[in-house]
Amino acid sequence: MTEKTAQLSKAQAITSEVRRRIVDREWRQGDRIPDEAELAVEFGVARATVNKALQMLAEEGLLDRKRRAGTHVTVNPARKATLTIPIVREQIEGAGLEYSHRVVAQKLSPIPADVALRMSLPEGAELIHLRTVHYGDSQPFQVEDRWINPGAAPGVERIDFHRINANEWLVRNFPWLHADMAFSAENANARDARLLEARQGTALLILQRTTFNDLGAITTVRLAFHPGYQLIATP
Amino acid sequence: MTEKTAQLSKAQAITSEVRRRIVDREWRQGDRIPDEAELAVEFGVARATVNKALQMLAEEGLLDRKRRAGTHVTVNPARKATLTIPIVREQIEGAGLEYSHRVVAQKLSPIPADVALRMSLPEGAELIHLRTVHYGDSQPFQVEDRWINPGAAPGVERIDFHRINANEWLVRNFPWLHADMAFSAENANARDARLLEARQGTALLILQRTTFNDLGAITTVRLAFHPGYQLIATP
DNA sequence: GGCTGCTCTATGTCTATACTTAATGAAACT
DNA sequence: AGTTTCATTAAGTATAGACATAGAGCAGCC
Repeated sequence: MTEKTAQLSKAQAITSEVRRRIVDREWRQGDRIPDEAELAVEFGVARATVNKALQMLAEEGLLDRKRRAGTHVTVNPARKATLTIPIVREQIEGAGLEYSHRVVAQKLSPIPADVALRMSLPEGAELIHLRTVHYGDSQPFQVEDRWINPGAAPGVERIDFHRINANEWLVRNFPWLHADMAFSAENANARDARLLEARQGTALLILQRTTFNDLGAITTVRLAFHPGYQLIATP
Repeated sequence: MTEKTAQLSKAQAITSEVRRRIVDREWRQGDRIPDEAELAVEFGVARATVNKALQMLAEEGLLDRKRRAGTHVTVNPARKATLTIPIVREQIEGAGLEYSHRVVAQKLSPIPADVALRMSLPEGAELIHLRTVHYGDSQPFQVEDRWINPGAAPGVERIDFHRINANEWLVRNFPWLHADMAFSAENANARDARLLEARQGTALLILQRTTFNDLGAITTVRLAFHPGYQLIATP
């Protein structure tokens, strides 16, 4: 009968202990906590180890650290949440469903003003416009409306996205340096409703994302999730 | 005329250089990259510094690292996005608007089944139920529907939330250990519509969050944002 | 073939030490 | 009082060295 010890590193152990002291209010919001050297002595580790632990908590938003001023418990912790934006296919298959997708449209078109703005490209530039529906067990899961810039993703003109999912092809071939991302809610328009097999006007969760590499904007995409979809974020 | 050098640490400099090599496809998806020792020699730094840099990129999702197997460029990078959930007041004031809030209801009530489930509490337990509207320059910004568990947040019974915003009071007095968070879209119901001064049925971005400390669930809240609200995430 | 156990390697983690740097608070100077 | 200067302090970063450990791949066994 072996103990199922969680096997924490020393740094992680210190993080949890400090977190516990904050949650149990031994160290109150605004308090200055002992400095790294003192904690190193208390926990019997090197200062570098304490430093690593406290930096993790600072990133988490629980601690405020400043040179010379010391480390304080954040007064109004604006905690951070991480969301992993998975590949649609993996997301669907991960839920135990069978993935399929259908390309509704793929053609070269002049971009409208809002897309030009998001991608920092001249209005009227010709980009590849794609409209795709992603299915899980033949239920519509997500509608994708995407513009791809061949200037930043050379070779894209020759790809047939009926065979390869655009998201995956791009992600595998053109890693990005920077991205803009925004979530919002929209009432399903006629096209969304038709493609998602939902009633027009239904509230849909929308993710709008634009990615850039050193050649400029690669792609911008509007993802409309099926009604009722919940996006889970982990703290 | 001093150079406005970005003042990167060595570890950060290595991160950007490695990121550049990936984006410029000198190192392709799936490739194995040189090991820490080799990179340490190449960049003229200690192995610990390379380790720190590569760990950052691994957290970002660009690299896959395994003992003995080495470091590979991720094939399907499921990149992560961070969202900072700010205090409403700070968010509104940060936009240059004047913050105010109105408590629509504050009373002890038995919790309905869905709330009991989310908070892992017995159905029918009596919690504090709060309904609040937050305004920016007297435009409704967000509607808050919150349940607070006095069992995990002792003292809450005696607080008058007309004077202090519940979110801030909780955040300042009861830091949490764990949280569940989900985003979704809902059509405004009659109450949402009235409180947000919007049309019934309008799509609203909803954030549902439950926080826990070592005594159990502290609070669960459903935040409905005003129509058109965009939540920005940073990669 | 298929399984077992060993070996060796690349990453994971920690330590002790050192130097750098922001910024505080006080002293010195208008 | 208001301002500038400056020493001091705590965090930030880097280093060389060490040991731990997962796990890929091989060898040998049935």
